[in-house]
Amino acid sequence: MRYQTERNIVATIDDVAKAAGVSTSTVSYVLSGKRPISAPTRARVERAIDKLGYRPHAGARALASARTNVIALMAPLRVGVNVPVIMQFVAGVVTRARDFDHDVLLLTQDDVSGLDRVTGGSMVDALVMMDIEADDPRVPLVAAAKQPTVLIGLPQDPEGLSCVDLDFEAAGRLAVRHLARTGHTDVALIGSPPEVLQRHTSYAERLMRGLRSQATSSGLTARVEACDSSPSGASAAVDTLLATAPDTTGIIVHNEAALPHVLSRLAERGIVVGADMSVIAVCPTDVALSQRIPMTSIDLPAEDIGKVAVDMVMARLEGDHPSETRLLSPVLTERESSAYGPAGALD
Amino acid sequence: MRYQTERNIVATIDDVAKAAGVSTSTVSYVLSGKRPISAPTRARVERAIDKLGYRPHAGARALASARTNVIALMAPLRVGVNVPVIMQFVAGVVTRARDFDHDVLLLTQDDVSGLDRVTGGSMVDALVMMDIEADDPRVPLVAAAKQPTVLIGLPQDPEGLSCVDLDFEAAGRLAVRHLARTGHTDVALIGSPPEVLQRHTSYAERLMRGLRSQATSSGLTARVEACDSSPSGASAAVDTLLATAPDTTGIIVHNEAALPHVLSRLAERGIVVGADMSVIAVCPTDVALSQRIPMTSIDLPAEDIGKVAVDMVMARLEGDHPSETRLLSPVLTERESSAYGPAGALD
DNA sequence: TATTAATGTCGAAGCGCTTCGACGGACGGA
DNA sequence: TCCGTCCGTCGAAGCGCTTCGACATTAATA
Repeated sequence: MRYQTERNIVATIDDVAKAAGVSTSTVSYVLSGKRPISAPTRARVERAIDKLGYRPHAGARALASARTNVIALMAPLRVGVNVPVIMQFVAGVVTRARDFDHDVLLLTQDDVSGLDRVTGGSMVDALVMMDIEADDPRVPLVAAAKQPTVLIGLPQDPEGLSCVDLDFEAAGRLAVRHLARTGHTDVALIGSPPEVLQRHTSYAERLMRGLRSQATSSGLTARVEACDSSPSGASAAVDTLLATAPDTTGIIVHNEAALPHVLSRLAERGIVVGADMSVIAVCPTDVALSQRIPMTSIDLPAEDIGKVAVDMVMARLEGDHPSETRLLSPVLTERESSAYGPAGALD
Repeated sequence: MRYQTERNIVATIDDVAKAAGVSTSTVSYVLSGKRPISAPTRARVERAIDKLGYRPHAGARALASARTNVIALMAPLRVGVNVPVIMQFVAGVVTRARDFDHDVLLLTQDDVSGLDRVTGGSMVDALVMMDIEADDPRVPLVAAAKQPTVLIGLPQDPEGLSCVDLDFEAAGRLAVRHLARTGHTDVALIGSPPEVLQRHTSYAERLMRGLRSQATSSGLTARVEACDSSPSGASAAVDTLLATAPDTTGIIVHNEAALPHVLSRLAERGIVVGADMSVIAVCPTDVALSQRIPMTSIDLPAEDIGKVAVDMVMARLEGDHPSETRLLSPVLTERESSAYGPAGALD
């Protein structure tokens, strides 16, 4: 038996007002702080609130204030390549949203009609959308909505929406530059699965662009190999690479799921990563650390990106901040999977 | 430029009523179907609705009807052991919720106050909670709430709440029985990380219980090894096991993250899985299939469990179904990681 | 001391929807 | 032909909250 005056009869703001001997609006102002309330009144109200266990009714509040304190997050939930990465995005978004006193409504990627539903029905104040493709059909939809939206990823045409992502082009350059400086002359990218490339997922293309431009300006040879995320796909990619470009001494892997299999295959072929071959991973730090050896990596700060996305969307919600695109600078951390190449130190 | 009568001025039900030349309530009844409406009237209303692009306001609806059409899902978002599994639960819940015309509000495991918020604030109609521990502090909280809740997992005392989970005890028995039948006499469990065991996560304990009881009745020796999910943790578990019980020919692995590392370590030690050693994994099928060889496994039907959870919670929402506990029967699928043991076929 | 400006509180008008009771008309049975 | 039904529709009363304007007080200014 618990102390509860009446099961399922919940206190309303009027009950609180009555109990505190003030008007309804006063209670509301105590709660919102939008008008000054004297200390004694406030105290009485607050006492009444927790004596009654009062909780404002979210729907009523939304109706009256046109604010729901909920944001929508559209995430790809299909099992696939980058599940841990997705989880980190989600975690970042949810925890940061709480800092702004918002909750998160979860939409799945393929539920396109969900956008209309939550938007038109005023279920949410704002949206965050992950995994944006170059020519994403959802972009025009949310661009037409009244709620501000931020995209995680970079579409061809953002249509005035805010975007945030890792600067993959810079990451590509950074990885190649690092390999060049440490004496490598023949490098390769083992990248996303062919499907991802075909979808023109922009991050994959941006990484390749950066890699190629830096290879050119550093005078390196750079090869690119698509890579299915399965063990056999990874083996195949490694084998093809080593067959067509046997002089390769530096590999950049941008495929979390394939990474362990790539390393296994290299090991099977007697190639010692960190000595014969330098491998740089582009992935979250915890993934880099849970490989057979700690990987030199460019961090994909998924959780941070999620948080920044929320910051941006909240900024738009408050003031009249313009939309913007933020690309986070890549950071490379040396660990045990990379070493000097045939040309030795260059600095 | 788009066709939109007025940016941000959205149509209300009254606008629709006016446009269709009927009363507000008629429109409402067209939408809800709670009273009969003649075909011509219905048609006029529907035409008005999509001419105006009308969407009912979720908050207003919630206020008037005491139904939000949202359920809360509390999931562990910390990066950890079983990320892919969690994602599958989540996906199951979200997709099934949509079948019932509900959306999902995502709460993180550690945000205990979130329970109170969404519950007391009437933000949701029901709750689903994952990753329930034996003595979970959240259970009494949601048990006191007015919304129905289903737990994924089994607490010591469900306090009248519904539960759903894989029948891990049966899974433990099934795995051992299979090994016994295929001629193994010395088997072992490589299980959850020590932290998980210390939290008394019930699934780990239930699996062990089933395993031990079946080992006893089948006359096998069964050893249990906790296992950290890191590569080194997995290696250590394998090494310890092989040192203390060198006759082991059958291993049950119940730790998705450690699984690949366990297999690697066995390979490193020159032990051929599927020949020298039979390994049965307890994990989702797709995890079983993405190892170096296709694993014989007992499926952890995460997505199904999520769906069943939603089915159960919806049932309670509709009628006055009593609370229940559903344990899904384990299914073992033979693949390439298991073979006959020293005693040969027994059937 | 008279006048203005804060300061603190109240009352009432919605926000957009659901739902209950009422009501007019068509219909079948007596 | 009259009455009881059922069908389809309407009007109005909320659901619980926010917010605007008004109204006392009290404090600051001339």
